[in-house]
Amino acid sequence: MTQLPAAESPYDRIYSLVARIPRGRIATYGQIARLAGIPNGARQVGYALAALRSGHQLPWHRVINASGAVSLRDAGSAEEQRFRLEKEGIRFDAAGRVDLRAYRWDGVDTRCVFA
DNA sequence: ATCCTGACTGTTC
DNA sequence: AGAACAGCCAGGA
Repeated sequence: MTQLPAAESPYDRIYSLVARIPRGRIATYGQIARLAGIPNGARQVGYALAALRSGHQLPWHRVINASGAVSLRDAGSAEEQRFRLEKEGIRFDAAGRVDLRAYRWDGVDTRCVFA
């Protein structure tokens, strides 16, 4: 095999990164994509998360869009995401957005234990 | 292979 | 600050 056989698929890298987001912190789709080596793959991150099956242990709720708001289409899921974040101490403003400056994950402190 | 859709984003108005 | 646009990449039909 001449080409480097991707030890991990882009999706796996995305999932690994999401799993590393510390509790009480958040990351944007574009941020995860960039860390995963996909410069303009923000949508792919969303796509990857949308492909998640029930029963996984990924803190998917810690991923939001660049505006600091929840991007889920489904109202119910969006509500759940917000609820989970608030439970971790994330504050939402009247417009339903969070302060990215305050909660954005550095991408460096890769210590994270689920739940 | 082509077209459409989508948990996105940066730029411009 | 909010809305419109175009660019992006992957799947499924």
